Amino acid sequence: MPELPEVEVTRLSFADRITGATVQSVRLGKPLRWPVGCLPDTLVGQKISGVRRRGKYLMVDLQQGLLLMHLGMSGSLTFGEQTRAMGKHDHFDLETTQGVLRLNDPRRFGAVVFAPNEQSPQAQKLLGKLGVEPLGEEFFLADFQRALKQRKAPIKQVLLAGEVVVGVGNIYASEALFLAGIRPTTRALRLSRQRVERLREAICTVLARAVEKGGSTLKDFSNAHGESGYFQLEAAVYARQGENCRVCGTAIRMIRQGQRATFYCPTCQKP
DNA sequence: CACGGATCCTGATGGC
DNA sequence: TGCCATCAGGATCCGT
Repeated sequence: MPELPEVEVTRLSFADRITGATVQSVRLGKPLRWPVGCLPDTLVGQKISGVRRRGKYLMVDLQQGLLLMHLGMSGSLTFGEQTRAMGKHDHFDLETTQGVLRLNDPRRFGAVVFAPNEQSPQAQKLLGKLGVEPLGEEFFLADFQRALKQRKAPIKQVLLAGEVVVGVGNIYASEALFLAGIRPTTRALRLSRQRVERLREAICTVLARAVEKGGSTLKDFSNAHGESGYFQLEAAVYARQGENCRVCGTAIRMIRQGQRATFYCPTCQKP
């Protein structure tokens, strides 16, 4: 469920506080999606120089290498003075001189992977095929349109795949397509330049707004349990099947695309 | 290469 | 402490 906005909000919540810290120990719970790929000793003693994000991956930069962290669908990170023992769903602790970074992930679709550097096979296996950052400086219309022209699949599934543009998960894919007035089933290559531009704008708008909302609830981040932001967003179509479109009143529809639920307004969104 | 289906896991939910 | 089936979702893997 963490899509790009929640990952970014998570990053902002601890990046400054962990930067400059030295790793003191590593604790592991149950296996995650992949093995960490290094011995704890590799990490101990290393200084953390910063935390970046690429798509839905967090990158914890170390003196020698980096940790790639993914929250999967049910993961959350906390950072603080951790005194509690690891719980049932805590699967990774990075104890540092400035606090403990802890990954909690009931469904264990998440991952923590060590890579010696960003260009290494370990890192490129995860980052190599990722599309452009939608909130970055380089989400250009021309590139976006060129990429979509090569995709015959329905636009919703192209967005979800993350190879053209990263960070748009199941919820925001439906929301962005609603905002752009595009039917999710429309094949990517059939979108006109104007509609691609509307979609580009919609993706930026929806994601940026979600980061802001997440940020506004971030103040309670440490008190609450890490569920930030977007649950409070008022969805236009997501999970609203049968309810009235907020714009035109038509009943919102739910369909299934590639085993994923998709929601749209049959009136506002044109094929 | 691009596409689509299967797959990993477990908490929540609903039917009986 | 009711039991069971179904669902949700990100991203990879694999067959076509």
